[in-house]
Amino acid sequence: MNIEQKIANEVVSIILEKSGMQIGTDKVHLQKTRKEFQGDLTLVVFPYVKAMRMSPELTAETFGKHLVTRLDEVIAYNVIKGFLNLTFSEKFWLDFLLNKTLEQSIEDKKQQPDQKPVVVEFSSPNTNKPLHLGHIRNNLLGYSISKILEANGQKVVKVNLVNDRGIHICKSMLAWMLKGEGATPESLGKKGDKFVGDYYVLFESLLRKQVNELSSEQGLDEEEARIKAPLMEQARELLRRWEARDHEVVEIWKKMNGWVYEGFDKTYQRLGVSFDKTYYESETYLLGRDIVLQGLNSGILYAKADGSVWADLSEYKLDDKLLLRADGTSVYMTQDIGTAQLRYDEFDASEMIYVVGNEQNHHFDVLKKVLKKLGKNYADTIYHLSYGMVELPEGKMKSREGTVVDADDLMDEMIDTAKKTTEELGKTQDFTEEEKSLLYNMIGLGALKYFMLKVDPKRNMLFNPAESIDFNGNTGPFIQYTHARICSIRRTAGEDRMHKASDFILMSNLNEKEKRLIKTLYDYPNVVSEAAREMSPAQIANYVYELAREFNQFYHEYSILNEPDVTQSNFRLCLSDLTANTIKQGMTLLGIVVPERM
RNA sequence: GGUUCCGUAGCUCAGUUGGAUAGAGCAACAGCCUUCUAAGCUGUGGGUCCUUGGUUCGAAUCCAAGCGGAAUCACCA
Repeated sequence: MNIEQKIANEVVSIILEKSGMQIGTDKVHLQKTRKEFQGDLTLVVFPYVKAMRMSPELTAETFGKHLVTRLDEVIAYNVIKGFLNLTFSEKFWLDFLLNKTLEQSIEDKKQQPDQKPVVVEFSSPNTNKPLHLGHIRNNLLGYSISKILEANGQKVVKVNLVNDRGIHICKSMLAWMLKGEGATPESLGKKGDKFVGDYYVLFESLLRKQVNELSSEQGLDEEEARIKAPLMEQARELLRRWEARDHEVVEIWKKMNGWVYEGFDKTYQRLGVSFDKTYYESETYLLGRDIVLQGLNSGILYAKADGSVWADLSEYKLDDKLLLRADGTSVYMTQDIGTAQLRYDEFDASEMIYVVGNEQNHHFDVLKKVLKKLGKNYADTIYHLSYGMVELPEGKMKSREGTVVDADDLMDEMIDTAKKTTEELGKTQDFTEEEKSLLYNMIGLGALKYFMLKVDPKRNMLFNPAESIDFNGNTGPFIQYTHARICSIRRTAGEDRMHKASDFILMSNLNEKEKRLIKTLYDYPNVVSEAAREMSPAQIANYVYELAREFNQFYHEYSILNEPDVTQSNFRLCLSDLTANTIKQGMTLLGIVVPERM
C-alpha cells in the first residue's frame, strides 16, 4: 500500500469515528504541497468540515494529530486555513530511493499473461503523397501511446491501415503512364514515395489545364469541368479496370505502391516507429458489406427506393448515414465497420484505439453509433484518440500552395541543426564519424519528437518553419543533455563506486534540492498511469522536463563526487543515478533516445 | 445555420476529478565556467486566465449567454 492510500484510509476512519459518516477513500483528495509551504502532501479539509462539525482549522488539526500518531511515515504537520500540510519522515524518502536503487531503475509495470490486447491504429497513410508534418504528429502519438500503455502493463498491438487504392492512386498511375516514359525512382535517384507523389502533383496540374480550357471554351463551372475533363474520365476508367483486376493495371499499381512502401519504410525507420501488423485497404475495402446487409435483413438498417442502404440515427440526433450506394458499392464508413470487426475477431481486443485527426470526430461518432445499432458490443471499446491539426503561421498546410512541411525534409533539417549546434559547442571532437552521426540523429529527432509530443494531443499546435525548433529550455535536447550530464558523473565515479553507492547509511538533513528531486522521482509511476488514462504523452513530456530541471538545480548547487562526506556523496550519486534512469525510461515512452555523451 | 473542440504573459505551451499568492520555456535585460558537461544555473520585468452573469467556503477549471478562432455536418477517403 502506498502512502497516499494509507493516508486516505486513515482520513476515512477518522471521519467515521468522529461523525459516523462513511465516505469512500476515492473521495479523499490529496495534492502535492506547494513549494512555498512546509510539507510533502496536502489534504484539503474543506469537504469534511460539515461532517466533522468543526472549523476548517480545527478539522485540519484533528486530522493532523491523528495522522502523526497513527502513521510512522507522517512526522509533522502544519495547518494554514483549511489546508493540512503533512511532512513525511526522511526515512520514508530514503527507503523509496534505496528500494528503487536496488532495482537498478524505475521499472514499468510487467505485462500480465493471457490478457486481451489493446489494438492501436496509427499512421494510416495514403500512397499517393509523401508523409508530412501532420503524419509525424500522428505517428509519434500512436507510437508513444503504445509505449505508455505497455508501461502500464497492457499488451499492445500496433497496426497500420494503408490506403493503397482508390481514385487518388489512379491519378498518380495515370500521370506516370502518360508522362513517365518508364522512369523509376532508381533512374531519377528519388525516394519512392516522393517519386510517386510527384506524379500525383503532375496529374493535378495537367487536370487544371484541361479544366481551365473547358471552362473558357464551354463556359462550365469548375466543378462540372473537373468531372467532365478527359483526364478524370481516364482515371475513373483506370479505377474500373483495377477493380476488375485488369492484369496490366494491377501490375502498374503494384509496382508504384511498391515504390511508395520503400519510401515510407525509410521514413518510418528514421522516425523510429514500427507496426506489428499492416493492413491494406485493397484487401479490406470490401469488408463491412456483409455486416451491413445482415443489418438490412434483420431490419436494423433500411433501404431507400433506389436501393441504397442507410442507418437511421435519429435516436442519437444524428443525420441518417449512407452505408451502401444504390449500385451496391461501399463508402468509407462501411469499410471501417468491416475493419473494426476484422480487428476484433483477429485480436479479441479489449480496446481499439484509432489515432486519427480531430477532423474525423464526427466520423468516429457515427461509426460507434452504427456499430452499436448493429449490436456489436465492441463498439464501446473503440476509442478515437483525436488529435489537433498542426498549423502553420498562415493557417493550414495546403499542398496546392506548396506549404506542406515534408517529413523527410524536416528530419534532415533537425539533424543538420543538431550537427551545427554540436560542432559549435565542440564537445565531441573525439567521437568517431559513426558516433557523431548517431548523436546528431538522436538530438535532431529528440528535439522534433519532444516538440510535437509536449503539446496536449487534443489541441491544435503551431509550427513555424521560419524559426527552427529550439534546443534550449523546455526541449528534447535539454533533457537529453541532462541525461548525458549524469552519465558523465557515472563515468567519473567509475563502476566500482557506482556498485557501492547504495551503501549509504540513512542520514538526516536532506537539503531542499535533494528532497524536491526525490519527491519528483517518486511521482513517476503516477505520471505513467495518468498519461495512459488521459492518453496523453504530453504528461510524460512535461514530467521529464520537470525532473531534468529539478536535477540541474540540484547539480548546480551541490557537489556530488566532490562532496567530502562519503555517505552524502554516495547518496547523491544514487539520486543522480535514479534520475538518469527515470529520464531515460520516460523518454523511451516518447520514443526518444537519450545519449550517454553530448 | 446545427454540432463539437479551443481561447492563460509579446510568442509557444503547462496548470492533475473546483483549492493556497496562476506557472515554465522562448524573446528582452542583468549576473554565474580554475570545481562532477554553461545544450546549464540565478535574478528582473511581463497577466482583465476572451467578456458578462451564475453555482459555493472557494472558479483559469463547473453551468448559461455572448465575442473570437478551428473542425465537421459528402453517395470523398
